[in-house]
Amino acid sequence: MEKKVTLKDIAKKAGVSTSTVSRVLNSSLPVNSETKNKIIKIIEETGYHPDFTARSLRLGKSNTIGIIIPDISNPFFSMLVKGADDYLKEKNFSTLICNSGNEKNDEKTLKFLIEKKPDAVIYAGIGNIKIFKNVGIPIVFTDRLEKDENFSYVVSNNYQGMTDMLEYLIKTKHKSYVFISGNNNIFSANERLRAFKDFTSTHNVISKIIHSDYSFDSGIDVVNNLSEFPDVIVCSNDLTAYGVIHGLKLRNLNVPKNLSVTGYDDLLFSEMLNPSLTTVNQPVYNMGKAAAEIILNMIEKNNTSVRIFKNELIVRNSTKNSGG
Amino acid sequence: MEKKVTLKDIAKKAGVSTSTVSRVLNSSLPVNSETKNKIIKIIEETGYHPDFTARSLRLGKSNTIGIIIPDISNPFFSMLVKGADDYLKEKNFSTLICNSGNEKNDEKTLKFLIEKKPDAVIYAGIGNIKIFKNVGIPIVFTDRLEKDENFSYVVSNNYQGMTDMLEYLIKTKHKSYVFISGNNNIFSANERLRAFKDFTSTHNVISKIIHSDYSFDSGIDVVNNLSEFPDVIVCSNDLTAYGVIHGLKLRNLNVPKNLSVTGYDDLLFSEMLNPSLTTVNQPVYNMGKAAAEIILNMIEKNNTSVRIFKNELIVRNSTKNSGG
DNA sequence: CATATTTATGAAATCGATTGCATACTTTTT
DNA sequence: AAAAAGTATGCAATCGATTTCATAAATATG
Repeated sequence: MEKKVTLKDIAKKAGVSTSTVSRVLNSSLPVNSETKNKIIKIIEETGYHPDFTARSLRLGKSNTIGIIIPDISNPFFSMLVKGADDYLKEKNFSTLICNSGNEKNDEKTLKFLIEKKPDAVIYAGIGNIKIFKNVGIPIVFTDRLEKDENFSYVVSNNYQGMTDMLEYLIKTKHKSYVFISGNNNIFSANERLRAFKDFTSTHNVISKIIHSDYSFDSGIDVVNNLSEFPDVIVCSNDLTAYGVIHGLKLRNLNVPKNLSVTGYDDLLFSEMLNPSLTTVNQPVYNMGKAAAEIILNMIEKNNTSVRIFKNELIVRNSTKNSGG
Repeated sequence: MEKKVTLKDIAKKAGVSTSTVSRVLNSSLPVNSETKNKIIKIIEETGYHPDFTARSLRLGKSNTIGIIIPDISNPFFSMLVKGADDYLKEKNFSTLICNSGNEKNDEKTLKFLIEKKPDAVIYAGIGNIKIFKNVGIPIVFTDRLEKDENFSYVVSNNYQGMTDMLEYLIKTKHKSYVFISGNNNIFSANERLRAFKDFTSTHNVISKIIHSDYSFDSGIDVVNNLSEFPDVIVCSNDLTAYGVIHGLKLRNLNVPKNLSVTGYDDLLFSEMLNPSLTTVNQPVYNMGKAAAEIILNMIEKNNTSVRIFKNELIVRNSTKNSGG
């Protein structure tokens, strides 16, 4: 274990003060070019790297963005993180990812994160907005929209996406609908449900709403408890749709011959499924990237913003296309 | 934006020195219980949190573990991270996750990470081991095994897992094999290939090896280039198997009626696939957790270790079971 | 050539916490 | 009652970098 090389060591070796070395490192003030080259050479030879904690302490900022997500193993969140992380890395920021587990842990997770003094936080959870009241650094929320103008928001247009899906379904002659809703404290789930309610109130169709929780198993359960089947089961997310398709298979029903099934999210696997899933694509990666862009902007210029992404209907093979 | 509360502020309010407050915070030395309570009360009132960077600077450690993975959106890695992160959080460590993108970036990513002074690093990439020579902090490698005893390793027994799979296939009367291998610089891929080679040299079967890259698309490609089909296509990972099944479907071949397909990894989605995938389960979550355990042990006791997990054959519906 | 300006550099304070050493006050021991 | 041991606390150095202020040397200006 070699000893750590510090600024002081470099200064001594070069026969200058630490100030001068620091100036070379940060190009903060001009330094005689001969001296400069000498210092640069020594830095390279010794493999010196500035100490991050010391620098952070002095500057009062860490060049680190915290990200809080409920579950990193959920493809939606890992893709969101990837989008943010790729962008931040490019801008020389690093990412402190905190996996909270569930919203009950979010306040604790936030405190834990704040102690690490990130310059800002991207929050992808559903915890109460109150816990962010006094954190004193920029916050951007993803996949939810609140009225508080102290924060920024990145969302996608869930209402429009679900509406597009339903318009497609009615155009392809689907007359009866079962809608499986997601957790009712989640913004996106509520928006998708709202789209469905508006749809049924303006179209002459048979419909039924089942409240659920976005999980694979819930899809299976719903199918098991259904006595008669509609033309289409509209799921609030892909995972539930996978469950529904699985459940239907167990009951020997063919998708889409006997009935159609749709999802929402367009996870990587929805294309690989058999039948491949008709769903709505959310640009999750780009949403993560946008969150990162916004947060850097907030740090620099202290201004908040709202960014809304479009959702795109992806027609595949889990829906019957009866003309249209 | 309120001003930051520091140790000094607390000390002044309590009419004591910063040393005393620090002693209360860390229980490092006894403090008069009256004084102690007074300090605790003030700390609570002001919502004071010790400054992480200052503490790290002074103590020379950050209570942070770095994790380098090639791709966070790959379920294998996100599950690994989750396993490690859950455990580390419990032990009051935080996790600095770096998504390198690919192995060419690994050296750069490592440097970037090291600047943040993590106490140790969990590495899940395939970059050259040389880059870890002089980092001066504990390193644990996951999913690979090297001879260097300065590091720790968490692997699963890929050779055994693939052997179990092949033994099952021969028992269920599969006579001809196409083996799709993964990237040849990846430890696990090599082990799985080695198992296949040993198998074919000791069993009287027809076999063919195709070198590939673990991707979904490569599975499709292989099927498209195949002129005659074996009894089973043995894939080195699940993703490729998904591609193979997809490709076979496009050619109107039924799995498992016309031929069997197997995977490796047992991703969450392999169960949901149609047909559900016969594969080998790796305890990824537990491997991540083990990596975290080992790394904390290395930090404390400075001893390295190797941990090998068993892989478990999971028989589902993508293989024909012809007696046995 | 004296003065003003620019350029290059160093000394020392600073960020916020921890800790070795010193010290003052109690309490115990002989 | 003097010496020894124990308890509670403060002072000041320290971690490694950045930056303000001061100053010396070099150059420009009139």
